[in-house]
Amino acid sequence: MPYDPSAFPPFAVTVDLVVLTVRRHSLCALAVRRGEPPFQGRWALPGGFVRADEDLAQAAARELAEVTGLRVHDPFAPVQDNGAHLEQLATYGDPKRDPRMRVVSVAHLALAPDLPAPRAGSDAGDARWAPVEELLQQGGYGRDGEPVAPLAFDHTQILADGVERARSKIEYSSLATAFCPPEFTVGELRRVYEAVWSVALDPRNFHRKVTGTPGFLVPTGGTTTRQGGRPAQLFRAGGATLLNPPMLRPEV
Amino acid sequence: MPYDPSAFPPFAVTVDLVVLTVRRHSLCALAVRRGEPPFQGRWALPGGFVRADEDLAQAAARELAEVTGLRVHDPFAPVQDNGAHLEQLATYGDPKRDPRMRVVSVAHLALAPDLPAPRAGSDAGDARWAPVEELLQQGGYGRDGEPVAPLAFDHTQILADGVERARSKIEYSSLATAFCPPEFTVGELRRVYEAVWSVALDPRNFHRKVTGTPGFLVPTGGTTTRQGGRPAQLFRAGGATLLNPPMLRPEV
DNA sequence: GATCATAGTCGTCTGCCTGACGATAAGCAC
DNA sequence: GTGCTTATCGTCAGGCAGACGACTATGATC
Repeated sequence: MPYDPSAFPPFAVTVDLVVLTVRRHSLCALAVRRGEPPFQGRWALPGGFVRADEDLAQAAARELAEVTGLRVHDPFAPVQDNGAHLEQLATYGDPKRDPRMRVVSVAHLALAPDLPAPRAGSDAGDARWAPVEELLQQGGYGRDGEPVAPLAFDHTQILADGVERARSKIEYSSLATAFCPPEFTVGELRRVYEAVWSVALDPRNFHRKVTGTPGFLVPTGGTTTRQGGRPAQLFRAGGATLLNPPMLRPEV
Repeated sequence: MPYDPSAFPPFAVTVDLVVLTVRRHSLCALAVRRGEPPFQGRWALPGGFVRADEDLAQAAARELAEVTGLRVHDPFAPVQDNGAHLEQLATYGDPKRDPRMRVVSVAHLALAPDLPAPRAGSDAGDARWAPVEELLQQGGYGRDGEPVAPLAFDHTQILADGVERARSKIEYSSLATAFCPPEFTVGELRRVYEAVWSVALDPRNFHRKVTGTPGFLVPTGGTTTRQGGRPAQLFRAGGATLLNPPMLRPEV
């Protein structure tokens, strides 16, 4: 097949972001309100077009910075700089997913520590952190009794896939530390797991597991009483990225 | 940002396929020889443009059928029809990955039982199964002493990612059965694991593990002596897709 | 037909890890 | 000090995996 520009249809390529964090003991995702059609006024995941000279990861990092102000961790520098973890999630290309034209969206998953407040993006009228259960229940009623409209486009599916990725990935990787500030206690890390998995974990077994896994946690020497009760040791994330054996997610 | 067709650059979108199978005790991938520039004469992964009215998964299934004649398993019908397993792998969009124009490729991973011979695709001059180590070692020398040229484009990276996905996924899923014919023995399944992981497994512990995992294997009642030695029971894949606890991959 | 090689299948034992849970430590509020 | 909270250490039993012995049932070879 010789090179013939008319031989293939043109596509628009976007990146959409599933940005997750843990706030008030529940897993939350960043949603922006759409300012223009289609789906005007509905909530959606942040995202935008990939520019002509941009890599996909660059585009995702740029979008993330625009909406949250977060920078992305250098994956080869496991030092905590309050940046976020960013990875490609999946690509969505149903011909009808955008009524305007043929759009292929490369979704990315970002995990961030709890942030003060979402920064309203330049082109997004409004932005907020919302519990993922609230965003995923389509056509139901939110905690305040208001009817909940499903997310725009196929973003409910994208969000569900991102949440599932995060839930499974903290089992066998040290990624849960991406939800924590640079220094954190074992209890704080445990509450991350509990929020992401929506389960209760035994504090004693959890402590034994995470402190016994080489390279997972590095004590910084400090202690804190942020949570009340007996002061807890502070840790940073160690260099290990894969947990072997993994954390076990209790069944239901 | 109002809808403005000039606001985004046009992309070409392709699907590329990492098609894996196990032949002669080694993990092999399907490679096609490129008939035209760029990279004319070099080996590459099979792939092609996504059509205007096609979903990404449809495009991948069509490409797979064109090159191998394989149909794809209905994921909700775990019956063995000698079809292949197909899943999205990742998307590659470096601005310079194709010298002709901006191409975003949505790579897919296909796992297939051993096939008689690759069917030379309509637009691919030649096709072959090659051991993945041979395809992944760039610029070295193959088993026949011939110099080995690296795969075209970024296909070496895509293949490496696909192989890694397959290697990790057979740990915690029943996907290894996708490499087997509809009916197979425990020994044949073990040889799949050994080929994919490049390790030797204890036949007795392996047998205990796979037959003891509920829903993994279903005995068909028949036996076979395909491999010589004592006749072995035949099994089909059971309904279970997730293995809990997982198969453990020996280190190194 | 006896013997051997090959592959399959069943058991045993030991060590490690996990879940359940008791006990103690060290802060804060009153 | 009392009570409450959270952190941390220990103990114990059950389950599972690795190492490996033993036996079974074929085909190949003598």
